[in-house]
Amino acid sequence: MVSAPKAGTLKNMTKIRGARERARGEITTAIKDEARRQLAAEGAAKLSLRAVARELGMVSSALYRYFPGRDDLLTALITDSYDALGGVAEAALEASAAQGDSHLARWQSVCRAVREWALAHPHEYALIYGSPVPGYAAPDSTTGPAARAALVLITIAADAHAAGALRVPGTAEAATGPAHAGTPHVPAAPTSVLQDARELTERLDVDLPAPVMAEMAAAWAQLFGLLSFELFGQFERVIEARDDLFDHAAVSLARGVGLA
Amino acid sequence: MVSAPKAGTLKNMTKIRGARERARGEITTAIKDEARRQLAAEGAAKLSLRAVARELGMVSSALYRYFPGRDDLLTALITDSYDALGGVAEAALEASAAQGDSHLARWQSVCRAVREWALAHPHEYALIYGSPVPGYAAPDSTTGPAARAALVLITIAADAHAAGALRVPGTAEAATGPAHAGTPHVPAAPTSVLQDARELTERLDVDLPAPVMAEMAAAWAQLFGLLSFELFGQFERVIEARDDLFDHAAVSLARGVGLA
DNA sequence: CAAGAACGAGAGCACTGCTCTTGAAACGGA
DNA sequence: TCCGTTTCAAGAGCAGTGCTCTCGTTCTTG
Repeated sequence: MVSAPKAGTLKNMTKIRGARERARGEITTAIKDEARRQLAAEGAAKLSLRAVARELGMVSSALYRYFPGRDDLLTALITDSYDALGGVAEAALEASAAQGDSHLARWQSVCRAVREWALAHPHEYALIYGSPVPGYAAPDSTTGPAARAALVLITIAADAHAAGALRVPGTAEAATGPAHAGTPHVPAAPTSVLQDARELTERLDVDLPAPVMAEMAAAWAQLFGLLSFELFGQFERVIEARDDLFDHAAVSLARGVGLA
Repeated sequence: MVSAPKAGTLKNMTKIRGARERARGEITTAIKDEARRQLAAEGAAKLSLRAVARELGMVSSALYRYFPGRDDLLTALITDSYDALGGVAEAALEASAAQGDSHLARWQSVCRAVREWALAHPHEYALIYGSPVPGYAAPDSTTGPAARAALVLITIAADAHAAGALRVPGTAEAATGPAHAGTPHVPAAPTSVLQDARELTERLDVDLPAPVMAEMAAAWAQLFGLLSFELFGQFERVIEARDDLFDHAAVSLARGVGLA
């Protein structure tokens, strides 16, 4: 009835003559952008399909042509966030490596980049590393992007290992440096964990001793413990020098995986 | 007509008004119990005031006599959860100490107790250590219970320090053990963090060197990084031997704060 | 060019948190 | 014992939500 003059309501970003598929893609990203905006403004719990549609000048039911439901919209945002974080981490490593930084310095700049992204996008961080939504189970499509950022740190360790600059936990140091004192001896993880670590190195196709990979998994989780405490307010009125604490902990973790 | 009768009632209100007050208390805990049930069943996001009221055989509006709103109910659940976790940690320490365990063994059994509570009450864990609800800001009333569990680990470190069994980060070990090799030298945190740590020891009135307290803050956060990764599914299809990884990481963290 | 898929609009369902009003209890001073 | 005050459960109602269904229209494709 009245729909003819309404063609331009979508900010006429989609011209009538444009291919349907392209319009679909543009509208899809427009929806995600608006959803991300609301996410940053109010948090995931207050993300409303109707509000997104309203802001986009369309009716709520029309949104279901693009996303089967609210949870699917969230899933899309989650994978996007994983990808954004992974991209940031990769860029940081690339920049640091191009600068000729040491492996430890690369580790630290990747950690810093991750933290900066998290501080800049707290709600997206909460989306991927906070409590999962009600009955939501992350589909397998998210595991790939989720591993991207972790893979960056793993790559640093693998590079260090290839360069012979990695101390492997569980081995009494004897070869390279001065063995008199001060070089910490890190005990290796139990064999069950080492088994998981071995499978992980195979799956990721990376050349890294299992004890290192095991420490890496723990370090990765611990890193996000620090971030979550900071972002979720657990350090409020407790730790003020959060940048310094994070940096300090980051090099401690690097030492834990045998780096430097 | 102003406040004449109020003077008397305010004085001994808990004694005189017995039945009403007690009924109120019972209904309040009944509401919280039912809310906790729904929390465990469906998650915080699906916690519905109306459903709680329905299950309790009352009308939704009646619930507002006991809690000003949904968020206040959540707040009550949060403080309860903090208290439960704190109680579990304290009980674990007490049992371990009574058993004559070493400081490191006490640390480990407290860590295990925390993890077991978290695994048994994942939704309550998510409530206190997951992403915060929309615009919700934890009131100051939660900081006390929140610190309880952390204080248990701090106490262990303080006891070890009093017994002279604590290695302080930043100091080159020389006194007790064989100094030839293997005793790790942990660098101290930057001074800004040490300053925060010093204030923290004063506020908590505990005798602990600032470097240790700084490592303690980091270790506390990192511990929950491991827990969150496990509970929020980040270790799914990555690490299967999660018990062993946690135990291994727990003693690593203990070493980080100078314990054993 | 016409069949059919994709689409936007709208009405509607069941549900939510929350407010306001009403009438009935319980309470405590007289 | 009586009566005003306070507390409470109930109900109606408002605005908002996710989601489904139907209805014409529009674009695409055989």
